[in-house]
Amino acid sequence: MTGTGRPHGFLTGDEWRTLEAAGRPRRYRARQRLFREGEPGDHVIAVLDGRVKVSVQTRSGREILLAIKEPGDLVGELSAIDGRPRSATAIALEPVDALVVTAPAFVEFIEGHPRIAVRLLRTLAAQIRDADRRSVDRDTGDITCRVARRLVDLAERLGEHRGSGVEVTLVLGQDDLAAWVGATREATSRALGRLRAEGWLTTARQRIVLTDLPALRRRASQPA
Amino acid sequence: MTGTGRPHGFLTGDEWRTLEAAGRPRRYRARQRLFREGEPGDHVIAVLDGRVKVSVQTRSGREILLAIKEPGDLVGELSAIDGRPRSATAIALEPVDALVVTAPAFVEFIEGHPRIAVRLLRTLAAQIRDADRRSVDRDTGDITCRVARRLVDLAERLGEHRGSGVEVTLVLGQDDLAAWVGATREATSRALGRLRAEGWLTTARQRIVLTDLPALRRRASQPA
DNA sequence: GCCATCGCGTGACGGACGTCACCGCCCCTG
DNA sequence: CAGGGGCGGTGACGTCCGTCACGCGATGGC
Repeated sequence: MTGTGRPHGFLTGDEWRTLEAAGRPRRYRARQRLFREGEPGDHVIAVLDGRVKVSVQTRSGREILLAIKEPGDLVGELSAIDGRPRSATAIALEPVDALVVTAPAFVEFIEGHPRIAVRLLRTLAAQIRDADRRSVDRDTGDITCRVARRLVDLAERLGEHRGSGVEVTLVLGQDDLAAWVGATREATSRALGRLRAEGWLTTARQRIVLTDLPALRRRASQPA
Repeated sequence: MTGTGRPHGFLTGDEWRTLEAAGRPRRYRARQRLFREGEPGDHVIAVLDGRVKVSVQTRSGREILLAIKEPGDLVGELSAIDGRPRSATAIALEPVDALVVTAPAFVEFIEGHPRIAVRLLRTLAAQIRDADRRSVDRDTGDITCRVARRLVDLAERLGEHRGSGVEVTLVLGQDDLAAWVGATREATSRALGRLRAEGWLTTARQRIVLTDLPALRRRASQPA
């Protein structure tokens, strides 16, 4: 889980080196907060290693997961771009190596490298597409369906093939998974229970093994 | 409702003139489709007058409203930026005057005007913030609450003060409003019924008059 | 090694909302 | 002007999920 070098991200090696010159390396402990919703956003964080969850809390205390940032991703770039306060809270899921760049330095970096601006545009475009897809997903199918969908997603992105099945080691607890699909922990647990009863997966602490991916995929796109 | 000149948008007068040179003016009829989800996105549309709704359909036929684009906004810029197919469908709500720019011309326009790229970054950042807020809103409060919230929003953005109340003339039907708050038309209609019963608003065909904005605002942020 | 804590599973219960069905009204069209 | 269709308002019914409550095993800190 430790870094193997420079992440794949949206920058080339050269560009990373330039950014590195402008930033200050920093390490965050697991579960440490990088910043909190409402704070002024005076810096951007480039993730080098480890994952970061970005979420907001509703007034009633429920958490809504907006994104999981991986090595190579930026966190907190919105505030640097538009100068408005942080719209969400970022928390390290694991120990995180990062590069902290002040907002002015970041803006300067962008303006000095037009091609990077275009790259950044693409990154933001992807985020918008992702957010829109989330809106749709949330309204499509019951919770079992949505859980299945998210698991298949996760498996494709970071699942490790393990014998006959695909193992998805969650850095998240089931309550984070719940926040992701827009449900309570209990409902999510029950959904996993149903999928487990079908024999399509097994569950353990922080670990879910998908034993029948095709079946899950089918269930994920079920009308009801 | 006809244009009073160049829209306020995110471009200065000079920049608009430059873009005009690169584009072709076009008029859309009310309810005409500008483009459809899944199509290749080979052009960007700058709205000069009239409003455009951007939405997607779930497999089960429900519609989800992602945005209402107003004069000065761009429609379809994502595809031009990342080259991927349209992620949503755009439909004119009223007669629309627009400027159609081919994707390559648009990209060239951006690359040739670095300050515009930064402006565009801000626009996209705003869209992300908006999408995130939608996610939260959808999970906060019952439907009555969400309807009230959306109405207050609308009133602030485009309501006209009319005597003692604020009149919101919807270009949308109640089913579009429903798609916006993430509910069925029936549920939305009932929610409006409850708010009407409290005496906070009156409803008519394509028109809602808010007679007690403070009360609505209170209801909009109610825990349950 | 022990005990508090955390993460997970599950039951009971109630309510809000989706679904289906029908109706009336107002606009628009021919 | 007469008919039809789009839009809005409601009722009945079922159900999925949120809420509250509890139990259990694994973990990790002391």
